[in-house]
Amino acid sequence: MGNPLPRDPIADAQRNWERHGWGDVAAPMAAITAIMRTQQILLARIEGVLKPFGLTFARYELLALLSFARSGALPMNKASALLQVHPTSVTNAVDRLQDAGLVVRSPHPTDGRTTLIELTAEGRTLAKTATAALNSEVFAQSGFASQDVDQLIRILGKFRRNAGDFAD
Amino acid sequence: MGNPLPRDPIADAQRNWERHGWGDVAAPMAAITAIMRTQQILLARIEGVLKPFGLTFARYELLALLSFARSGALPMNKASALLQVHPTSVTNAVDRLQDAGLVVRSPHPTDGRTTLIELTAEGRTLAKTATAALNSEVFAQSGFASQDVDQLIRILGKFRRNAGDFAD
DNA sequence: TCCAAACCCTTGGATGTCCTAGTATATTGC
DNA sequence: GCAATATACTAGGACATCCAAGGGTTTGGA
Repeated sequence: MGNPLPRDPIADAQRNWERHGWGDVAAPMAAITAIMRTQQILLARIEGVLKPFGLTFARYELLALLSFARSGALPMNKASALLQVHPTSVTNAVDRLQDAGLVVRSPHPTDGRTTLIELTAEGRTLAKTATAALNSEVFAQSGFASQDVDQLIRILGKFRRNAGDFAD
Repeated sequence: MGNPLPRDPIADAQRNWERHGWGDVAAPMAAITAIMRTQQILLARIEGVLKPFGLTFARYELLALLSFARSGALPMNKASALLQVHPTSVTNAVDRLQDAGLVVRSPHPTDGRTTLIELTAEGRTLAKTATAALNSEVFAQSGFASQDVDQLIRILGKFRRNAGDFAD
């Protein structure tokens, strides 16, 4: 997208907020904006690593989730809840994964409303390969110092709990 | 989208990573996944506040950026660089803001390639109103403790600099 | 028993993001 | 001065996300 800017645009925004008399919320504004931008950077890296496998992050997440399920299968509503995305997003991802032969839909044995997503052998293999790639090319070189990783997990975990993500 | 889960799905993922022998990257994986999820939560809150104004976050960001420009106008490529999004995303946002009468496109006085985006009076007013709403309904109740805000700004600022966002 | 309410998934529509390619204008180098 | 290169914006396409609405299945209370 571009070359480095001469100055941090988020720090500039924070100064603008202060200059306009919103100093009391300038710091949270900057923190939140930084989270948005960081997510964008990380997502781009992840998608770059997954692209050669024909995967996107959304599809990878579903594949990985299934690979950790004991039976290699999950109801769609369960996947939606665990991935914390809208059910239609799961429908979309499953459509594409199914077209790629990585998962199949099968009816739930006892509940006619429910559809199970099942990993195929190829799907399981690709999940393994893609995870290895992400581990070595993204997570192992995250760009966060070890103690910062701990801070992030602590701070964001607290935030997510307060936001109602989980009871725990 | 749903009720709280009984347990933190990201903590579960971290345990899964460790169980599979990827303990060395389990923590960064969890931190990165937490950032993705936090962004999703924050974006939903922000969009909820902006919706009554007929704005999305992308459009708001552009409007706010223009409102801080001395002249209330910026070249599109400048906006793209400062917002750190693809030029086509700016084109898209400007199209919609222009349809809403909040900005107008005008030719650059000396460079025929360049288009200036200019805030209208309505656009300037709406930027003010929307910012006030975000300040009071999102940033003032961010859900982050004050010292955590500082940590986030520090950690994510370092990350963004290393990622090449800015030189500074 | 039976019908209304709850639940599950999908379709269709709106937005946003990026990429690739194409058109127009500037700048550079010979 | 002119051709080659670089820059700016836009059009079209692929994906993802959400919301609203619709059709099928289950559940639960009268």
